[in-house]
Amino acid sequence: MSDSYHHGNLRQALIDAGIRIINEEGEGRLSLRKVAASCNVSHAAPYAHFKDKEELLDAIKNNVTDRFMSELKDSVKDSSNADEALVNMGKRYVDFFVKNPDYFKFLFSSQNITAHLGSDDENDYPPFLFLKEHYLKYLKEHGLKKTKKEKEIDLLQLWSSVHGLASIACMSGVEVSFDWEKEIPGDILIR
Amino acid sequence: MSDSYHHGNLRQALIDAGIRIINEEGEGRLSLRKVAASCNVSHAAPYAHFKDKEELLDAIKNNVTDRFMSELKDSVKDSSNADEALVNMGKRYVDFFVKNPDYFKFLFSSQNITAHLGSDDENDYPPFLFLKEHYLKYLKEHGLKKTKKEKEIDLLQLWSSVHGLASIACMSGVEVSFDWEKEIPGDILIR
DNA sequence: GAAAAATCTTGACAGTGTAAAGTTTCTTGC
DNA sequence: GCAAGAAACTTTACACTGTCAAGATTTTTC
Repeated sequence: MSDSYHHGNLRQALIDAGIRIINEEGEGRLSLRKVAASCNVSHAAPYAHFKDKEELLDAIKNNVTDRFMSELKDSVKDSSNADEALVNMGKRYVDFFVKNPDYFKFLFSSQNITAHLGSDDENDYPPFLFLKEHYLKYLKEHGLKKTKKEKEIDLLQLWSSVHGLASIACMSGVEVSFDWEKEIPGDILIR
Repeated sequence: MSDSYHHGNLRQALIDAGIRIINEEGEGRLSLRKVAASCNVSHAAPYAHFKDKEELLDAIKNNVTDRFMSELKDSVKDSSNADEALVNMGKRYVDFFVKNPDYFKFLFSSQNITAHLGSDDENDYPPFLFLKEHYLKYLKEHGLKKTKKEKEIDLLQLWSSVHGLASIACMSGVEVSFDWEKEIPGDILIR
């Protein structure tokens, strides 16, 4: 691997550079050419790895979503039951974006996630699937029987709460840093 | 007002054209030059009315927010009590963005709204102030006494629910069109 | 009715995304 | 081990973008 012409791992380098630029300057100031330059590569080099700018942006989104998912998974590690897991997950869901508001704007600036309340779909937005998984665990632990429609509404309400909280925290000046365990007990997340 | 050189009401025309373009092609495809051209005016003409592109975008946001507010106000007109008003408002809050998903992406694509849960601030995001107003009316009607902190959490939870629902509806493929009165009773909005 | 201000045009510049054609390196099949 | 082709990268080019400066035209002000 001579280090002159071929970069070696340009694809990942472009993604990393993109993330850094978004963190430092925001998505609005990210350009393909700037990303390329920051990898010491010509302005058209990215086209060997991505069809267009959007495809690079999608790759970055997947990368950020992976980090988000690993934090969510981490948050439920030391939960002794499903109630606790759901609260911990909600807490981390919001905290992640409060800590990185630019990620929220970036991830949800366009319709690029899919989710199905009723049917199962492996391709759904992973954080949503994770939430669903633990919600179902919650139902099982409590021996609750609910209709399909009831479950859908619960899930939507659950997701809306944390996602809305994250959105408001990132998009407005509102501070949402309070003691979750005390202020927002589990029974507000699940009616 | 000779109609050759001076437009007459270019400022508003630019805002209207901008809204039309956002609706038809999305914010990403809106350019100052396109807006100017669609008003039959040279590409630099907008600079007589707006400092830069962002200032035009802000004006458009205010305009869209005005429409949103007038729908919210309209939604509570025929409510016989505060409970009903809150449900109707929440319903309309979501419906407005479900009907115009591009408006949601546009309005909340950057941190451009402010809100204060505790203190009063006339400059807060009008829809938020409207929600707060009716929440306080709700407390009064039911003779409920709550601490400052409790009120803040209620408000945040209330706002998060509807805003999160709108966000998920606009950003994912999830359909959120169900019968609000039946599926999401008032007591889920206020714990 | 002249001076000043507001509005709009023209021309220019650097930065953008992306396509086409050419160059260099790597991989593959024999 | 080597030719052929694929992959990765550069160079060149073009249309489009936001913004600025200088000038033209109209309206307002006194």
